[in-house]
Amino acid sequence: MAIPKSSVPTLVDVALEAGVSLKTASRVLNNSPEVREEKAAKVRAAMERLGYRANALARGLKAQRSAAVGMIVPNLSDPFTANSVHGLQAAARECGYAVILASSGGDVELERSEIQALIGRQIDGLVIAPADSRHDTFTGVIPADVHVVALDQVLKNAKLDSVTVTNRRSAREATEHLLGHGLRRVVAIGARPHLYTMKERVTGYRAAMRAANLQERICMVEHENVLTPQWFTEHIFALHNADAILTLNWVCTMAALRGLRQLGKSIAKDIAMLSFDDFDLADLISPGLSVVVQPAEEIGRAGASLLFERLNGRTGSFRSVVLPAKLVIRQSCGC
Amino acid sequence: MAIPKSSVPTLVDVALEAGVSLKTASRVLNNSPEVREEKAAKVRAAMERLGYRANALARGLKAQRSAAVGMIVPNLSDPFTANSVHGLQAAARECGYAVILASSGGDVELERSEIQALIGRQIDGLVIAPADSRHDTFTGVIPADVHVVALDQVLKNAKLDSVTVTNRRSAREATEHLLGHGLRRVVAIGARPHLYTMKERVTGYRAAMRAANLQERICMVEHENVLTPQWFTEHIFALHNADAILTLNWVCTMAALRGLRQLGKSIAKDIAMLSFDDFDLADLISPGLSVVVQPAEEIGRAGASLLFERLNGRTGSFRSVVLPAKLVIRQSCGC
DNA sequence: ATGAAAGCGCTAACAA
DNA sequence: TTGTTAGCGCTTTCAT
Repeated sequence: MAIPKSSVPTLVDVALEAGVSLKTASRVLNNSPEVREEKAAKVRAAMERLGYRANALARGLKAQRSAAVGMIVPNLSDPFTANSVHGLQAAARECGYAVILASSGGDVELERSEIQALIGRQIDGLVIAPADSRHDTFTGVIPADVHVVALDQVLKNAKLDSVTVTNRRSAREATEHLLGHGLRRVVAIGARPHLYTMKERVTGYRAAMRAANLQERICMVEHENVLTPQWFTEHIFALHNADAILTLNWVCTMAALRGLRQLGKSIAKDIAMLSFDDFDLADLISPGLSVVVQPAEEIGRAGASLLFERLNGRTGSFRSVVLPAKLVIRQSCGC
Repeated sequence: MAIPKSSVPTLVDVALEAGVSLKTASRVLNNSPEVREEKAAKVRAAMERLGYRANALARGLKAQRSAAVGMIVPNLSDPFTANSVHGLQAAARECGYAVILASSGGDVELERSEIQALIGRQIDGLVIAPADSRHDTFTGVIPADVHVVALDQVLKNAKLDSVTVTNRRSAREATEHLLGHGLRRVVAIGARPHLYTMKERVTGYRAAMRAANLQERICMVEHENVLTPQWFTEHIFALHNADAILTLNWVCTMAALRGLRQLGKSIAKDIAMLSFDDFDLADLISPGLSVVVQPAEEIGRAGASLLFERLNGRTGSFRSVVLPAKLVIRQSCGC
């Protein structure tokens, strides 16, 4: 905790110390090959002696590149999100990029202002899990040389890369699995209907129910916080008399587990359950929860890859990476 | 996704457009009072028209202040950590700061290099949950004007503020609660013995055991990944024949739940259990898990407060904020 | 292979 | 109140 600011060495100091010109020092700093190894060694020694650290601000200002990427997520508390961030951060570090993290809380306005702030920080790229697929918060805001990767969202005819999972197919498979147990009144429970992932999952559920000639039973709420025990009583039991539920994200799953517990309903016995998003204890509760597992960390890493490929010059059409989500069957579905 | 880079407007463009000098435009940008409202309005209009965004890099370079803080955590996957990050990020945003997030993975070397990278980015402050309390990764690295706040760690005679919880007292209370049930062979299970929080919690456990004239039974492993079911068989059952366990962090708790389950041991019936760190399903597993709850988000916010107070000029002695952890009793302890 | 000098976009002395 | 000027630390033409 020492080091007076006044003494923080600059590249000029390094050059002086090494007895070379500023430009030569700069070349060494950037591993430029066009410098004699002899001088390069002197410069490196000087850097070492002075404890030199390049000033990323100055470098970024001049080079028009900050070596930082922004990431905007709706909700860090969700373990799925946290793991995605983790994956992205790890990949970014390996490539020498820093990650500036922002959280939108699912609020489109906040998301918009976070984007503005990140642009002001001259980020080289942005990875975003959008708060609302109805609103395009990018267009007209993001400079042409800042690449954007969307997580959990494919924007039709938008000019960006994206990473998603097999939402539709997995939802269909999950539903079909429940139907395979002879269950007929399967209710899909989701929240934030404007989210791309939600729409896709609902579509998958629909397809399965239609194919089986069964009535679609979709309970979609604006926000997860309305999923109280009473809500379950009214909608799941009174209205639909469900024999199975499919919860479409982690927060809904938590709400359902809590709701069913409080109503004294026993999972698998009274009602079957299958959920999107695995979590640490899913296999330890009784009965073990059958889930659709999304490869959270890989999603973050894939987002980073798409971004860095662009930053390294990839051009051409925008890519949609679709990662497989996996059905992990435990006991809650009736197995 | 339009906006060719060439056309990204600078403050000079704004000044030209508004028909004022660069400095006047700068004054308006910084809400300097010493500018006639008439001109200020013109400048603001020009900014609006041009879609001007201040370049934070240039600003930071000149002002020697980046309006960004760094945060280094060991493990984002831990919900406790994720929530702390969330709290810090929210507080930072409210103060106009960005958060650059880095993850050390518990590796001291990585932590050190992340610190270096963040310093190079001219962060104004650093919040860090250290990977290892034995190693001082700051001294001699951090410029005097970069303030540091430690989370989950109090470094004796170090020159930094810190935020912790009542680790020792809560561990003692938790142990005493178990003893109050008549349990006698209480084993404390922890990992990463070099972490401050671990030492404190062990100390609290010790105090309770000693006060009750009972043998201390401490199982401290280097890393949580050795906590396999066999490990539990050997240490918890064969060696200690435990009638209760106190797990000292979230990862240990997960390992214990998994281990006991695989060994067919029933919590509360075969062995009582009490744990540090609450999580979303702690009240839904059977039996409900009794835990010591740390106020994760508040810890992040408190860290931000300490930091921003310093950045706003607070001087003087370093503060240690100690937040209360709360014992939440459910059934796993035998209640 | 190396260096002198200009300037990235902004802020801050210092004048006016 | 306003503008002129220098320069933050770095990269980069363009000479040499």
